[in-house]
Amino acid sequence: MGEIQENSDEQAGATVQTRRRGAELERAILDAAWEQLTAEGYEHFTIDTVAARARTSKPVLYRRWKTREDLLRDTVRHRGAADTPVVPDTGTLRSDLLALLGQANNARNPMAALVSSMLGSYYNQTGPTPSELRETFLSQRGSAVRQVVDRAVERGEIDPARLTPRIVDLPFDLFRNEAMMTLKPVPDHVLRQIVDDIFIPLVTPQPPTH
Amino acid sequence: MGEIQENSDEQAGATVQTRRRGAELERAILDAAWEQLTAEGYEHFTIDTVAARARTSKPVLYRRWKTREDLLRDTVRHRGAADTPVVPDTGTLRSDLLALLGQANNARNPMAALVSSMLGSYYNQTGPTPSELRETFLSQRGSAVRQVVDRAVERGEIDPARLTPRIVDLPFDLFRNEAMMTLKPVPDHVLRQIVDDIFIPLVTPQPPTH
DNA sequence: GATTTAAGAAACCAATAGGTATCTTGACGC
DNA sequence: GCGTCAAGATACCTATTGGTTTCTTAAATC
Repeated sequence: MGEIQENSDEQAGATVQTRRRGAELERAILDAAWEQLTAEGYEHFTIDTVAARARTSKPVLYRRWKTREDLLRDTVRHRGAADTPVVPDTGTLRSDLLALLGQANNARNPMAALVSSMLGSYYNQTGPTPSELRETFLSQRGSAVRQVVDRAVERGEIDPARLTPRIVDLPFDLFRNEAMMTLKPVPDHVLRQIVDDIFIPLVTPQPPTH
Repeated sequence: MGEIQENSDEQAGATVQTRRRGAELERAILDAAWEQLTAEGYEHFTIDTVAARARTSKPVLYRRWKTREDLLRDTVRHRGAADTPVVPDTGTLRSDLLALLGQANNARNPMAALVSSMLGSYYNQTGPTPSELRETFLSQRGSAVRQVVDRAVERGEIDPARLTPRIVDLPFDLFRNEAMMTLKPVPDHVLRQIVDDIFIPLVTPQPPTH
């Protein structure tokens, strides 16, 4: 009882929705949890709402995660793992960076969800630490920039002497700040400003003015 | 009944706590509300906790603000108004900027509180809009940088041709990003990196290498 | 097909939230 | 000193939440 669709009937139009189990169910729950987080934020990231969105019930969640904070941790981890960025290789630093920034620029702001969670767990004593959440999410993005930048060094586009870690992080730091402050997709012209007016001038061997 | 201290007695050690009224009370509430926001975040910014922190009771708040969102709006406004930064004038761009960044670097992260509220009102339909909260808070900080930068232009420290609005915002954008991502006071050496390795090279007339 | 295991529905509990109503009492104007 | 008004305590209502329990039933295993 309670299944979504009639199941005994082999009627054509009926979705044969079966009861999910094990790993499949778990994946579905974590996907739903991430959806919930991006849609309504940490504040409404409750066991009830996640269960509803995953079309299952609370005990199913509690059998897997002791607390809501545990679920949060796994949700971010799950998404971080799924979200490996494609490292572009277009031949120029500029378009590589623009491609990378463009990828991060989805309609439903994943940064908002991440920072929302970080702040939540920052103010609450319990739960995952903010940096823990951060790491899972930002690590692979950082390494993507690193690869793009390394190739630019090989091509001679970049003066390696200027590449401090902070400068390597600059494009995504600025992107993230913009995404957080406006809570909207970052317009293309802003991405170009970040790359053309700030990052490239800082790292190119030949200074722009002379 | 219910007053904090005995009041009829003119005993020396006893705090003569009187009942606050009108504007005085309102200020006290808004201060307490801001404290609550920075201490425990948007999630725990509730009428009950604010009332408790202000040592008053819920009806007193509801007589002034119809909803919790109204109170939030006024709280941020109140603090934004109170928080006019001192514009330093040390004679060099570098130390002006470091002074300005240092000011923003309080122990209890006001950016966390602000972004926490922004995200809250972003995900909730109701309440003040994120940009509304942002404006009240960030406007005067921006103008402080502007003043410092203008003076540097007059002194010839800066090539005005390079001063796009985005570059003027760069120091505080990077500061804000750092504060948000680490949720700790930004260490001095990071402030110096922002100023010395990123901002100054971008705006000085004579390029660093060559 | 019988057994085991887990999914899911539903009801429940205690705590906390937003918001309101009632009543007492302190502060201020006169 | 007295009347008025607002501060503040308290209790209350309803909704939501974290978390648990119980029971039914579907799915995998043998």
